[in-house]
Amino acid sequence: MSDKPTTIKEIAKLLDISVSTVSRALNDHSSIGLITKMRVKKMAKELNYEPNQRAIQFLQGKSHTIGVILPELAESFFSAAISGIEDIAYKRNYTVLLAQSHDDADREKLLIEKMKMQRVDGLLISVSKTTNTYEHLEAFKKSNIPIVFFDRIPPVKNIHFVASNLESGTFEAVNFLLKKGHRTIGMINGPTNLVASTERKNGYIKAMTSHRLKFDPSLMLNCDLTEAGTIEAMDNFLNHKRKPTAIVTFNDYVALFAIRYARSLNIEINKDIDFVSYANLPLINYMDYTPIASVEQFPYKQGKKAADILLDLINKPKGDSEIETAYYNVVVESELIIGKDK
Amino acid sequence: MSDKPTTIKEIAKLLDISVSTVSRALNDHSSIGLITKMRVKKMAKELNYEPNQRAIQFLQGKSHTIGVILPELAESFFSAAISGIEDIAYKRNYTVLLAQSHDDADREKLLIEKMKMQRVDGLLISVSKTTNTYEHLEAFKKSNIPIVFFDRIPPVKNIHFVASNLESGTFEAVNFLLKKGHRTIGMINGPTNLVASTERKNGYIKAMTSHRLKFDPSLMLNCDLTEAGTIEAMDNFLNHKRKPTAIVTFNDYVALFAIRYARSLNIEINKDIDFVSYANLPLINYMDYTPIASVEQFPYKQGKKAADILLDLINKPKGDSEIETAYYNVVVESELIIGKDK
DNA sequence: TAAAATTACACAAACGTTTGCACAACAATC
DNA sequence: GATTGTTGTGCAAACGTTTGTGTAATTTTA
Repeated sequence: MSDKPTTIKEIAKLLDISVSTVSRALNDHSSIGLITKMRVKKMAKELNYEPNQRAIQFLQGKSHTIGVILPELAESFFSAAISGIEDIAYKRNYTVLLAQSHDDADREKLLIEKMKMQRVDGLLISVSKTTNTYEHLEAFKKSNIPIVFFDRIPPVKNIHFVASNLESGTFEAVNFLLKKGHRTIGMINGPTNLVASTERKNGYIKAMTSHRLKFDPSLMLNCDLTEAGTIEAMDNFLNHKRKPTAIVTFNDYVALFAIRYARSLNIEINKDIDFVSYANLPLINYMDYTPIASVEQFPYKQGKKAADILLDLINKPKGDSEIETAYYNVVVESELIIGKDK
Repeated sequence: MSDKPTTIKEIAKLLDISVSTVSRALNDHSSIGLITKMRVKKMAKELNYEPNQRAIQFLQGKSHTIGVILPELAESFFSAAISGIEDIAYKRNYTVLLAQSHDDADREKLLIEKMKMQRVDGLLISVSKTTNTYEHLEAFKKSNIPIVFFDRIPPVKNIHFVASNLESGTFEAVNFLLKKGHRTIGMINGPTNLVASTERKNGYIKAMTSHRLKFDPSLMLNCDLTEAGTIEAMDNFLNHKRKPTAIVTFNDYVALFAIRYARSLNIEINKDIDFVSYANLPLINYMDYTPIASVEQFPYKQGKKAADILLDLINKPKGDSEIETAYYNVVVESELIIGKDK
């Protein structure tokens, strides 16, 4: 039946002592007598007293809350990430305010505004695909609230970020194929305007040149990542004068499309052609025809790392100008996972 | 360089007017002159003033925040749900405080406690598998904060909840198979202690009896949902005197295991045996050998619905005792999705 | 032209909690 | 027995904002 939550005042009045004494008693302050402490705590328990965090946060000017803005919560990469973020926040006694931008720059801007008004102690964000102005982010920085970028990093100087190194992952992947004896390795890459495509390309080239092989641009196709686009790329490869014996695909969806199409042409997967992909999808391991290896980006781990950095920034000793000007640029190495029994 | 955010006080001092005037001016109160309003708003903009929501929430005793506790954020069912929840919260101008229990009853209890201290205006929760005491939930109810249960509903009276009707979905699924001519339909069900297993069973039986067929208990196997358990169940079916021509599986993972095993025995999927499953996994549509139909539970829609109900409860007119005693028990109908080109 | 109504603002309390400071009571020290 | 030290408690300010009430100055009404 208790309508309003119990306050410290009520306890004070009932025990006929001052609120400050009650406050100190509950916080085990040394200057409060043992008897009083006991009395206060007993009464607090009886009345189901629970400190009003909003009041405390307001008073202390700290919300003990981090804001998290992600493009799409239903995407497995981001849901794994938020899981990691929440785990760290929980561990370090912070609270998570969550929002999704749906890859809409306007909504994102609004959300950032809201987070600021909510006085979050820090912000963790993976910017939307459509974001192309960055003033609101700069404004956020000016407000002295730490901000850590995650996975999708805006092209801005002097920021903290956590991202995966797709270049090294791709390098490993192509290297793996080269060591297996492949010499003609095709890549179905993404659109050229994505940083992710460039990183994959660079990793590919590095691996080839490290084996003293020349980079053949005709073996790297840019694809819109749709099924139709994938089939087109596959046709291109299959009719190529240098028909690839192995193919690296931009992501698991592309791998699926490619494998499905190849099978329809009676090509034996991982025999006629080896496939390697990037692990975006948790299910892929359960499937019949899967890539022989996969570049894992560890979104859960990345989320944890980003949250840890953000909380470190929040709790860093103030006024240390040396630290103030240092930026975390953490690259989580991606790793080539070679399928079991393959 | 602005260290602390601008306050209403500073604006007041700079303009040499009172804080109340500033507050009213910013809120377009009628009793403030036009000139003053303009001056205040201009100054507010110049100083990048943003109202301190924490202060307002504290003052008004409302946090405009809903707490969401889910077992596992990385699970696609829940990540789809949280996406729906966030969308509704955003639309209705609420903020989402997110936490995951990892199916740990103790952690869940602690999180509920925290949510209460954070003074969330309402709580949306899918209880953990290990939760078996419900006093903390009752305590939450007593605090007059509305609470809506989602998907995993505790066995408690007088609660609001949103869940999917697996019975009707299963009924539809089995009915679909019956209409296709199947008469021997096997079911790989889950453990008997799950409500979800019972619902599936009931739907199965209903469909059979509605076709004047007797329920054969030997065609319904309980399985621990692992790959080994699934294979065991499949062996059982394949050696059964009434070998099923169609099989309903508890979830997509079980379907995958079963289909993979069947294929290894050169059984033609959806020809020798038709499979029907439940849509937990987004990827299933992209696969080669998939169930011919799937019971969709619409987690995104369910999340939206649950959030809408919670916000309705939060904003319902007070003191209306008739409404106070009414409980939302919303069952979102699951739906049989029949695979394309099948 | 005096009374009434309107306009435009200021004052102060309130929300729940923490915390610096003051101060009383008592014990210990010289 | 005066001084210092210790222990336990209360007072009041502060955080940023909203809002009820008070009150001048101005305008309208009779």
